Amino acid sequence: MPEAQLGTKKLEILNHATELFMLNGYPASTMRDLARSVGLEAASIYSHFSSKEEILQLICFRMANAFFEAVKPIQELELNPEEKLELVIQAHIGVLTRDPKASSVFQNDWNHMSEPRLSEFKALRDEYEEQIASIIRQGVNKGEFIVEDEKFVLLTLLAALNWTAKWYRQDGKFSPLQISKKLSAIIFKGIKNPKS
Amino acid sequence: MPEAQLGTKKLEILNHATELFMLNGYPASTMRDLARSVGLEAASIYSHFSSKEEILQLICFRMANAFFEAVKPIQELELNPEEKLELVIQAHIGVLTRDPKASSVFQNDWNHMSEPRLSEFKALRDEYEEQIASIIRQGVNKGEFIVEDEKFVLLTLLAALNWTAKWYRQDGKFSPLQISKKLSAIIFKGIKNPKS
DNA sequence: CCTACCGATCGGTAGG
DNA sequence: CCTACCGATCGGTAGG
Repeated sequence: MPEAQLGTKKLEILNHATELFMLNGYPASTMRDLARSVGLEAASIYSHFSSKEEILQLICFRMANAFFEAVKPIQELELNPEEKLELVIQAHIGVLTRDPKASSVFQNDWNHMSEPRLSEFKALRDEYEEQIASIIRQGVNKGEFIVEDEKFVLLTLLAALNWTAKWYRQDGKFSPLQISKKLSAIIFKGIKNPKS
Repeated sequence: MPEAQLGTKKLEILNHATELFMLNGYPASTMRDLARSVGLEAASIYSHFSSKEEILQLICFRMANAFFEAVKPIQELELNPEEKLELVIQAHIGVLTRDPKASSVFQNDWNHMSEPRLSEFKALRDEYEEQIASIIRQGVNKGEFIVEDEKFVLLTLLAALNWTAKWYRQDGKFSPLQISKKLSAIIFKGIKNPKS
């Protein structure tokens, strides 16, 4: 994904597309809607993007990359699993709240990509989830976490994290860090070994 | 919602539509796709339903009613908030897993309904969430739960419950009751007053 | 429940 | 970046 910096016009279209896709979903959003919201004719979009799907791909892979980039440095730190997991939660919520509209599209519309991008995307997503799973596993092995079923905890954790995109507002009463702290508190109550 | 029993053919079409909407989303699903999957011509669907949206409305409101019906009797029982909340979780997961495809459509595509059904639906959803919120509130007032922020707990609870529709499989290794028990365990660790 | 068909709109292209 | 336009397909209807 050697993503060069996008031109300002291209980025402007991308932002309008993100808003549109978030509101109506990708299939129900038309190139004419998008053009109108940007202030162009529909045909003019095609001098910046080769297809409607390319716009969706950009949104989805940019988000996927952002999640990876945010979590990667944490994995390399010398921390115990609990500290790592807390930082990962912060990183995840950080990325998600920095662009909640793109996060929403990323979560809801990725399945409208066609092959081979669809499989690439799913592989990325699985790899990301595996990174979080491995932290949980480490915590269990070290005795820091007590988890009956790792897969189940992973799913519930991701649910709580990702649902945030549906209700987070930039002008809401919680900052991303506050949300992360609250989620961490709930999650650690659920998995921490009280004797550790 | 005085829903008469649906004819078998109508129900058959509804089931195919549910599957289709779940796989591709409502806007990307066409009446021709639906007709083909049922074994009819597109025009013939209209002798059972007056529009594409009517099908979506039926799926969404049937699910909304199912959730209400499942939770209503629990509210009237003489139980403490913890017991009530556990039963509500079971009821919610029960409805959701009984028809995970319809649940998926219900969760992802309700926003494609047009007014006035859209507002009716949102009102129902808000009322349902308020019922769960009130149980949490009762628990807090009675000292059974310790909750820093009720709204936040409600959102996280709903996230964990509803995410289930995304991964639940009828032939999976967890029964609906097992899932409910696991979720309850996690949630109660997060909110229960240890001294209560 | 089908055949035949409609007006509208879709994503996208040609050519400048 | 626009005008002009395309083939395809959409939700839905008439009439039987």
